[in-house]
Amino acid sequence: MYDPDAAQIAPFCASDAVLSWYDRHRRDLPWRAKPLEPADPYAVWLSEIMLQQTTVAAVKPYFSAFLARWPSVHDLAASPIEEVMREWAGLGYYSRARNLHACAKMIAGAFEGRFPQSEAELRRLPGIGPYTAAAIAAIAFGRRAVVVDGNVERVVARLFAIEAPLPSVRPLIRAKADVLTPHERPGDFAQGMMDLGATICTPRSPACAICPLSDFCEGRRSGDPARFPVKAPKAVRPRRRGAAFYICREDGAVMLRTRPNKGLLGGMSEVPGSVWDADFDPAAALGQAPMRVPFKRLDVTIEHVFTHFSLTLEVFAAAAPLAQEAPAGCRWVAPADLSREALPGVMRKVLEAVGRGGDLKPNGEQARQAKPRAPRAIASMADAG
DNA sequence: GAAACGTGGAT
DNA sequence: TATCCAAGTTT
Repeated sequence: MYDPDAAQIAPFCASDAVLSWYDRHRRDLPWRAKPLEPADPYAVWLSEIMLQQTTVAAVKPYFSAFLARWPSVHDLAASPIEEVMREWAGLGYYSRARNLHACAKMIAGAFEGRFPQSEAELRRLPGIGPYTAAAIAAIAFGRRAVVVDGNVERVVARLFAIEAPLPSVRPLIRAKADVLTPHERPGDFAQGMMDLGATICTPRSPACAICPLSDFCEGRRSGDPARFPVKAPKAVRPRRRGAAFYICREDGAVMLRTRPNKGLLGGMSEVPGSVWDADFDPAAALGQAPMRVPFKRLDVTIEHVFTHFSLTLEVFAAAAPLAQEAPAGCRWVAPADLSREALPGVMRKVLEAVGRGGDLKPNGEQARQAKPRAPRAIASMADAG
């Protein structure tokens, strides 16, 4: 009787082991071409941008939504940037969305709808760095490219038991990955390495017993593969504080504004707020409110963690008459339009806390079940003035 | 090279 | 609650 596993020829080298493992255990992902089918460069590019520092689970619903709404790079290029930002809302790292749109316009325009195939050309496009250029060249176009992401770093660091710490050891890891990368099927090899890192050679407790590279692995031989890659100590995350001003008009409209395109949450919508800093004084917060109306300080605080600081937000609420005009830079948003705003996660928390969560579309179209929410903060307001 | 740049899930 | 982590890029 034919046994495909028994018939498997012992891999000649580590890259063969990765490829044969990939053929049997590849993950079935929405953006991934089926075996023997050609890759769609648009889907590869879109998924690679979304996957930058972002988990597969988080990307899936966004990828589906983008592909359904903009089936081709031409469709995406023709869309207003505001709609792209809105669809991206909740996924994080918003400069990716702006660069995505800028890149789509370049491809649809100067490149006549076709992505360049070489790493060097891809690298010149907005939002495409060394990793993404290599990934697209290899996965979408079958070019030999050295694809090094966090998964590959971990697999290689363990394979060679590299003692020097990240990030300074990156050039060495890349050199090792270069030697491993085959001239045949470089795209499958790259995806195999990433799948290996995501499912077998995981950060905490690697499953060496079922790893196709275990015979080659110095890290396993060392007895403690999980200690690789060694990392330099990271800086402590400071805390900043600030105020958010929830102003609701008689008809239910909410006052919002749009953040500057550059910097934190660039181009996204927000409830007006104070500056966020380490020595924020709630007692003096109203001096930074967008208009002089009687605010009440709510009995809630919003906690949110960004990459480089934690944020604690005090919420102040006020009602405004129907005739109240929005101050410069601000606008009234009707309840029915709230779900179409490009609201980042932290602002969704604010609106959730004041009882306007029901007006929002869930992030990424996920059917998120209503978490047991604290009783409406708006009902338990403490006098601020 | 260092710092800025989001978010949610796992531990 | 605190820390780590996830298919990195830009300045």
